[in-house]
Amino acid sequence: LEEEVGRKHIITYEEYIGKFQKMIRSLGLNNSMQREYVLKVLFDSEEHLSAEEVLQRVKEQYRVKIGVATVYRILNLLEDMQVVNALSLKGMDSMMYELNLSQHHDHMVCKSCGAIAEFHNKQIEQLQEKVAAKEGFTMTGHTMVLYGICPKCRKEGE
Amino acid sequence: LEEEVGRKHIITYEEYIGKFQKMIRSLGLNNSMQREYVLKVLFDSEEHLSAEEVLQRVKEQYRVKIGVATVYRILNLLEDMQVVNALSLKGMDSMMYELNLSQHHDHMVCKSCGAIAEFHNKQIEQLQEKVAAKEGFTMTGHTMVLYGICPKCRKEGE
DNA sequence: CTACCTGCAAAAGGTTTGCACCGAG
DNA sequence: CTCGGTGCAAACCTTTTGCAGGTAG
Repeated sequence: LEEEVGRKHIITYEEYIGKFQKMIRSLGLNNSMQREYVLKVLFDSEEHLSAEEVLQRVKEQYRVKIGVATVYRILNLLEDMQVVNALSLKGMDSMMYELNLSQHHDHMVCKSCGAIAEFHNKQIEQLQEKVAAKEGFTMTGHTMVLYGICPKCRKEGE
Repeated sequence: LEEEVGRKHIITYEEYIGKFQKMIRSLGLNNSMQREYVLKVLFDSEEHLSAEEVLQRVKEQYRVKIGVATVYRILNLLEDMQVVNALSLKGMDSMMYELNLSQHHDHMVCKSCGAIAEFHNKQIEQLQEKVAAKEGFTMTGHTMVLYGICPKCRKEGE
């Protein structure tokens, strides 16, 4: 049985990091090993990660000296650059981060095992715009998380 | 010009606190002045309040000895009893609380002034159920917050 | 009386900040 | 060489917890 090596993306990490380097340079900032490692860890991860988890993975996988503060500084920077999404989920006491690679999507979380599924529903998004317009708001974004029990946990509960 | 005295509800505070007293007794718990004051402050408030704000209002309006810990304990209890809703909003670093009086609703927040509007859209809720079902989830709840610029702030920005 | 509830202060846990040093370009 | 980036530790803030004393029923 082949070991799972991580999320498969349309783009390779090399291509991705190349784009990132250009992006960060265009902002007058420097690249750094720590920034690349954080990106790599997020790129390879199947799951959404907390800052602490990102820190642990970078330390384990790259044996580099890195502290929590740096991870937070990097994640905040990446969020400002819209390179990562930060989500706050009920029951979790820290932010969870994911790479903003694919199209926009929302999340569905299993209250039992914490599994996170992603979905995108164009109709809902259109209705959100409609609701906002009715209230006179110019909508700039939204957060939507559905909570429930995933198929696996439901079966186990029987 | 008549002074605004607070949110008008279908139910009076007296009726409401009566119901609450029965509810809390049926759980084998006691009522207390602090619990009533927290409820009163939430009942009277037009806005969503943080724990700290609830604390301040109780202290100002009732000159009673009360500490942060108590407010948090009460708010958590009320949340478990589904008497209040707690919401976590982007840009705010603490939970915001509201009385769970009216029908279920979601929120729309102005990124500029922080104003919160409430809305309810049955179509969206139905679509959420549909999405959950498609993924095999049994949905138990959701959070949805729309972010944008409210009419007032948009005008001021022109 | 006897739980339950509260105030206070200390602790916890996540995130940010100050500062001196390090490293990328 | 010159900023920007980082590590470390301390600071911050919200929320929780332990404990002794207070209160509702």
